[in-house]
Amino acid sequence: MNIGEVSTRTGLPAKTIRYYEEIGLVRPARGANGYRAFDQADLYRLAFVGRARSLGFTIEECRALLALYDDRDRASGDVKRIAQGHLAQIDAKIAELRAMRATLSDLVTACAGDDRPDCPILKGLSGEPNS
Amino acid sequence: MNIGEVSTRTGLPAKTIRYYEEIGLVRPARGANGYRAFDQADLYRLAFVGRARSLGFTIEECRALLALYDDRDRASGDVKRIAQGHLAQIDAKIAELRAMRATLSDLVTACAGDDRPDCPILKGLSGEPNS
DNA sequence: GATAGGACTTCCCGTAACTGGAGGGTCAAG
DNA sequence: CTTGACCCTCCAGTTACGGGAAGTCCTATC
Repeated sequence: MNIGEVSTRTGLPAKTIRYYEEIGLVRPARGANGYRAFDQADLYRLAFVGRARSLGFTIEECRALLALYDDRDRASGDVKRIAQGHLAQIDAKIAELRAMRATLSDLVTACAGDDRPDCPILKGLSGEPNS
Repeated sequence: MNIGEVSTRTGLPAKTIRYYEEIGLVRPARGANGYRAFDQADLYRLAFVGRARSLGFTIEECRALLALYDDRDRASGDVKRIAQGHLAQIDAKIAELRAMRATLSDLVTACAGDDRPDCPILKGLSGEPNS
């Protein structure tokens, strides 16, 4: 399979697939013409990485997950630990965004948003005590 | 004021302040010794940027907000538009994270996390249809 | 067989917003 | 005069790719 077909089948851009090879996530064979020759296992690995990435796992986490995926005898606890760690990070990120959202939303609500120059948003950002 | 004092007063690392100068967010004067000499206005600008960044505004959004901050006659509507746009992006990001969280949480819940090798998380990522 | 077009290759630069570190000048105290 | 804290500039690295150039290869058509 050439890279183009792998790209359409996995939904990953060819550029990304080449990058994943460069950093060692896949090791496709090479044809006599220098083209990458992907087999079924490569396809699975790439799809696996694609799904993990879409769940927000970093590349290094994907690498760890792939290693566990390759190891038929790993304990599921190892996998669960990684996933739970990532879940905690997602929760932390959501909490952070919600806090930002709350503050910003207050400022936006307080701002008339008309032609007058007075603006509570800028005042809030400038550190002026709000009345 | 030297950069160290500005750093403690704004809470921004000195490195970050130099970076903000490099990209033109502040233009502190220079002393005869080559040291940056910040005045009160520089301090306010940096604190302003610090707060805007902590609300998740990008540097370019901060630049736009600063320009509006400098323009005593701008309409508050201009500011509000930027803030609302950013608010929408925060909401989108939160929604994305929640979707990721939901999927990942299902996988984590399904995984026993013990010493056995069977792992629904890896199965889910590999694209296997879940039973 | 010539040619046109896709598809493939490598290589290098750019992104956002910094952070770390090297190597070196400056200032105040003792 | 030396020590240590502070300041300076410049370079490299971070994450996870994307854009684009320059060149090779494959396939179809004339």
